[in-house]
Amino acid sequence: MNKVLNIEKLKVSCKQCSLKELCFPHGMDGDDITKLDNVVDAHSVKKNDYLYREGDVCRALYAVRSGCVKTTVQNAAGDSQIVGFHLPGELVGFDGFATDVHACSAQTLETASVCELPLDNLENLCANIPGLQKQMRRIMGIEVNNDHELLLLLGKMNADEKLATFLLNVSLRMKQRNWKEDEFNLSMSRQDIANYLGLAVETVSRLFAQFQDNGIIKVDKRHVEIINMAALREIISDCQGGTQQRNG
Amino acid sequence: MNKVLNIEKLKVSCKQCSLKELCFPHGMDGDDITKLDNVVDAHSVKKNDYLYREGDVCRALYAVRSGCVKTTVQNAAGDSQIVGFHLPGELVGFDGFATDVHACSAQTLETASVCELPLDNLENLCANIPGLQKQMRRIMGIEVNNDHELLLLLGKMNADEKLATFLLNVSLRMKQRNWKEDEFNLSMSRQDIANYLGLAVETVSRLFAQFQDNGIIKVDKRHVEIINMAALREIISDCQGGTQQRNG
DNA sequence: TCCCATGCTTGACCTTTATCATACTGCAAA
DNA sequence: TTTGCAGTATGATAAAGGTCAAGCATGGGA
Repeated sequence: MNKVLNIEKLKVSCKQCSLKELCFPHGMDGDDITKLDNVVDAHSVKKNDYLYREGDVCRALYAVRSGCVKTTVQNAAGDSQIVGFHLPGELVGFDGFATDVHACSAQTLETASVCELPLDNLENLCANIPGLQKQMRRIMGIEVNNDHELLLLLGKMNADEKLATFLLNVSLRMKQRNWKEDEFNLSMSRQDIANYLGLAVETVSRLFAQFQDNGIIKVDKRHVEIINMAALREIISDCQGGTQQRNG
Repeated sequence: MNKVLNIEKLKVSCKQCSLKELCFPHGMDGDDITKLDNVVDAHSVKKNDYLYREGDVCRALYAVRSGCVKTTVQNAAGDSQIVGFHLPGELVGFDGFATDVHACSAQTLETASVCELPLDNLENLCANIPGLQKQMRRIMGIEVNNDHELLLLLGKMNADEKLATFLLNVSLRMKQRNWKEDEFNLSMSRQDIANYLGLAVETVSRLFAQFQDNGIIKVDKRHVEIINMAALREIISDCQGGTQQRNG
């Protein structure tokens, strides 16, 4: 439906990018970053456009510079599951590494700026920059661990624990970016949140209302203010008053 | 509780290992495999012993040679979720790449033989064997994609779809190993299956009974025979008679 | 400016699956 | 052999959350 990455290009320098520590954390000196600069291409991507779709040949990784990107898997029956919301500084595209064909689709939630890292260049770079290879492994390791956290959420948590976990996760990532950790605008719809958490939209809507009634958050559409961070944490760590879960 | 990897060692040769195509598929010639041989150490691991635990420093990858290994994540509340069952030829341990500390625990379901690939050796090897690095990325990509499939299962499928998917997945992996695809012994308990699929044990038990009643499988404790493979596939691809899912 | 589509909310109801209870099986230790 | 225990099975009940229905905002386009 939407075109893929054919909007205006804007050349960007990794060296002065405030997100470089998030893309390739504490791994590279100034010289190395210059090398990286040479292979990186930044694009602006319109809202709801795709970086790539399931089935596309995997030619590049994508670093989100601004905006938010969701990645989605689909099955034969037509169900689809959001497997990640990617904020500035995060890399997207590892789902293409297994077969050189993307197993996910990546779509922007709002107009975004995305750095494209062509894989063939990246491969050369890895050979020339000692440590970059290890960084890549580290970043893929983070991806694996994130997925595992989401598995735990989907498999073992009930609705309010899911939403509390989600809000705390967003809050943490805001903090990592030196934005407000207790007040932010969600870039995803209720529908997207519901899909991501394995819930119905209505349930998500009700939970937002409930959290607000309990004085834990203040919410107005996509604007969220966390009033009582501790209460959110308590929802998650609440072991049903000390009772063990059966399905654990 | 159980000791870690201190049983008898048995030196093994990758060259003559029937699983080498599964560990590092179509990537290496005879010479390369000799190099790999030199860094691989095979151990026998008793049933229920751990290869590593959450929090352990990540020093190695582990290739399952025989038996079955489950990997598990845990949260603060004490819930734990099985994120993978690993059959012979599969690599375990990528969960330690992000922080050099394992984020999962890996435990055998039965007495197993496991090849240990120390990471420092592997790193050298990657520098010396062109293509091995790419193989590593490919294998991590497979891990990511597997996790995504499980996310889809946990997020969007109902109980019978989950079990059908599970059985077909096991069947496929049996076939890949040139074992019978329609008759096998599960190495995991009902409890483990339930945990993995995000269900209660009772539900799993009931579904096995139901599938048997419908003539789809024959099951006796952990021995499973698939009678009607097509019916299993139908359970999954069944879009509720063409109706769209709401929570999709 | 109005209109329509999309997203969000809220209420009523119902289905799915978890939970609880109980019993059976088979292996392993005493 | 007996005993105990972990794993499995199955029925009854309940709760969580999905589904259906209806209404209210909101914002972009005519």
